Amino acid sequence: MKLSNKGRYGVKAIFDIAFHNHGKATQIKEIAERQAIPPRFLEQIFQDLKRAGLVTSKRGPRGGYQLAVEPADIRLGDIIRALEGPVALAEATRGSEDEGDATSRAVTDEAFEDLAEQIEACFDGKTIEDLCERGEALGYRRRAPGKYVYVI
Amino acid sequence: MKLSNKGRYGVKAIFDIAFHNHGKATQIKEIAERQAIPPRFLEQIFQDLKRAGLVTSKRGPRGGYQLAVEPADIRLGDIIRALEGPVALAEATRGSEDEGDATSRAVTDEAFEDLAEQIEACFDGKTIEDLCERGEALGYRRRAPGKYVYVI
DNA sequence: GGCATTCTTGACATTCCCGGTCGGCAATAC
DNA sequence: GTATTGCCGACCGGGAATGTCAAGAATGCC
Repeated sequence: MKLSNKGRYGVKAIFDIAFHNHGKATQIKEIAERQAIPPRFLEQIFQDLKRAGLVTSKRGPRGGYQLAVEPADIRLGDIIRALEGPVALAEATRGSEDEGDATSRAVTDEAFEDLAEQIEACFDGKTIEDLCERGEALGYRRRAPGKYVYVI
Repeated sequence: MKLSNKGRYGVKAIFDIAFHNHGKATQIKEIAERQAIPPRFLEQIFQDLKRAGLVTSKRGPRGGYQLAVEPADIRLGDIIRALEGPVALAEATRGSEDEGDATSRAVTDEAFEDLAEQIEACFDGKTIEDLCERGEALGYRRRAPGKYVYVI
């Protein structure tokens, strides 16, 4: 019962954008450095996040990623599901229903499905905004957006 | 975010004993057949369950396993933890604390630890007895203990 | 236009562990 | 003593997890 690095990294990355750079395009390199994530790997993660509609991208100089959804509307479950698929505790759909007795298949599978829903609910109970608030409460300083507005 | 077969099998096996044979020694072969679990694999699972103190064993002819704890006191979490270790969402203890910014390590790790506790609580919210009751409610018939008392 | 920058895409390498098997030994009942 | 059953440790194949890489396409800037 473990969470993969991919999921962890994904949450960190989204949080990073929301906390430090919400509204601006943020580059892989920058996030990777702040969050200590292998850049090439992060690259791949962002493709999934984009496919899931959580971020948008812009190419070229001064490009990067930005949130496509408000932090308050991004639940951790959304990120995890985008990167790892749904929480699956019960049996994968098996073709042959004729093995074993029906009793425990029915009972245990039902129990596991119930649990899976509960667990999804746990993940959906926290949003990125919650994390940002927690970060501020802990006294961490956001890197102010607009700090790098280059005046020419 | 998946549950391994080992965990699933473990729950099924314990449930099987509780439901069909509570109080009697039950053999691997018998359980494996009823639950459609590879016998040699189940063998290995029971070693872990025994080490965790959930079952006791008896060797020799008419030997087998029986519950060491009342079904009402076996939480699914106990079984899962015995077979897969604790639920771990946060980072494994890393030596180098100097990478990345402290913000998101603090915030995300805290969040994940919180979630891990919630999830453990989900698993601990169901007991084997709950499953047995559910099984009876569904109308399944227990194989009556004592049915196989061999009169000589 | 030309160039540097940054994301895009798909393939590739590597390591780990899940899921399962096996052989042989130890206890026990009969 | 012999058949049965659990006990222990080793072993192994395959697939997923975790990254890496190369080449290409869009974009901004001078």
